[in-house]
Amino acid sequence: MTALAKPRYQQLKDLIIGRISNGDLRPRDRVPSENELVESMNVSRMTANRALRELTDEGYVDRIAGRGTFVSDFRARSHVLEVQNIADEITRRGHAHTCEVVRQSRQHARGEIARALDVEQGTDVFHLLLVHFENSSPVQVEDRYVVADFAPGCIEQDFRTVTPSAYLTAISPLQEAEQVVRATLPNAAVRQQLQMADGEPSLVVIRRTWSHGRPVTFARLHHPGSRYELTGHYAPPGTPKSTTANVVELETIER
Amino acid sequence: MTALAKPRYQQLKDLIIGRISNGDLRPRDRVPSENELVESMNVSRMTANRALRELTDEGYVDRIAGRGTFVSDFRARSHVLEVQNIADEITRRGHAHTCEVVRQSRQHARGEIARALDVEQGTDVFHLLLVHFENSSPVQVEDRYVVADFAPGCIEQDFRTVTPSAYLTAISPLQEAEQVVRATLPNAAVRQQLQMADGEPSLVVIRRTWSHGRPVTFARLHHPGSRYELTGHYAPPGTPKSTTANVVELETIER
DNA sequence: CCCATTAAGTTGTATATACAGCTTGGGCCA
DNA sequence: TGGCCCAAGCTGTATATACAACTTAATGGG
Repeated sequence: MTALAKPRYQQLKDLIIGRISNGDLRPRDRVPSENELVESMNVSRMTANRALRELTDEGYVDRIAGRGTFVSDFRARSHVLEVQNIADEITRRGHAHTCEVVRQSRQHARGEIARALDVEQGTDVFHLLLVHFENSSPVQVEDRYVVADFAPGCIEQDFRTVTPSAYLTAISPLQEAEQVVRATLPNAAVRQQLQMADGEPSLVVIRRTWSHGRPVTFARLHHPGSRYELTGHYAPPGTPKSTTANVVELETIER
Repeated sequence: MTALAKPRYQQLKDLIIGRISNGDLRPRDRVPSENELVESMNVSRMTANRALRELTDEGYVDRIAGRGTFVSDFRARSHVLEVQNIADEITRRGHAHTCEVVRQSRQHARGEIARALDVEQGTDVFHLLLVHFENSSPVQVEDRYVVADFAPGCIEQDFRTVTPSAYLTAISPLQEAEQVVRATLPNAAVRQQLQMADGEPSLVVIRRTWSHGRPVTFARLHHPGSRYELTGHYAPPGTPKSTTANVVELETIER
């Protein structure tokens, strides 16, 4: 049972992705040029070119002819992140985003939370309960649990200025996400926090996010059904990036 | 103002995508091999290889070492389609799918419908109103409009056996989609068709789909909030296809 | 008739080479 | 000083070549 050798261009890709993941290479940092890889890695330039070109297609790096290759901003790199940050979506449409922290505590994971995060019952997690406002109108209740090991500084972070998703992606790239969307009738607490009418449905997004192969956060995002919707745009791969987002863009849009 | 020439590998890709789009090459058909492209198109084999390899990454074709290159099945080719067909999702989880045709008529597009399909007021469209059942329980009301030019046979198709999305994708690949998800209280007609309790919210998916750059269909899909949810899984690009769906998989899941 | 071998065709990868176009910075000249 | 030009380095593309691995069909021997 010999370990089957990966192709060399894949080894190069893995190497560079590894340096990005472990923080050795940070967003906007310069990645070794093709000729540097030729010398240091003992490959031909075409092989180095293929590795860097595929990393470009996959959103890990950006290349500028004449300048070099640079690690992408996290924002541009992963559609997983596109899907996350309500603060950016609000400011993008020119509105003011504010956030109220209702709860920020350390707990022991039990039941559903422990299962969702794939940790032992009783493992330390942080519990965040935030209300996001768009122009002083509440638009999202964020009920989030974070594995304590992953983000030890979570308990002292001021989430009024930096959203949890921005904070978490700064710690380590979020690499995989699972999302469930439901239409429900909210309980009294959520209804009051979102200033919803009696009987008004809410759109709930339940999201688990992985980093380095392990779930690190689990969130329930409640939105008022009368004021919010989720929009997505799907373009086939190969569509020029300038025209559309690479893969999928999901955002909450006022209507 | 000289037209700037595209790279040759891109010309090859466009050529093959064109032959797939116009029906010259159909799913499972054999695509010219690299060496055939070398001879007929006067390019080097590496250039042909790049074109076919990128078409593989983009899901247009599948390649098998030793056999050749073949046009992908529509199902595997586009995540846009992954997102469409409720019948497949139901049968995939081992349940029985049936469909009741409430309305199947030709109309003149007015107001919202004409705007959504980007056609003149009064243009001919087909209107379909279907109820989809999972094991005799109604799970989706499909209220769909189709541009008549695009699918002239729409009026006589039996949609109890072939869903509209399957029928439409067989006519021409659906290349782009826009989707909006809302939580609403359904009107009486929908509530009755989905056998929903009073005050129960519904999850509504509103979807427009493009083919060859033009909107061809517009659908409102109503689901009972108590019985249905939308799930999505997001994996970073570059993840092996065997592990996860290429890009995004959205499906309705019973709970 | 059956099976093994072989040959041809295909994809997958890797290398060496070449030229075009872009960006930056340094040096030169007026 | 100010502006221009050029060289160096980078990416983007294209070609020719080579070898490995896989698939299929033909071939031939038992």
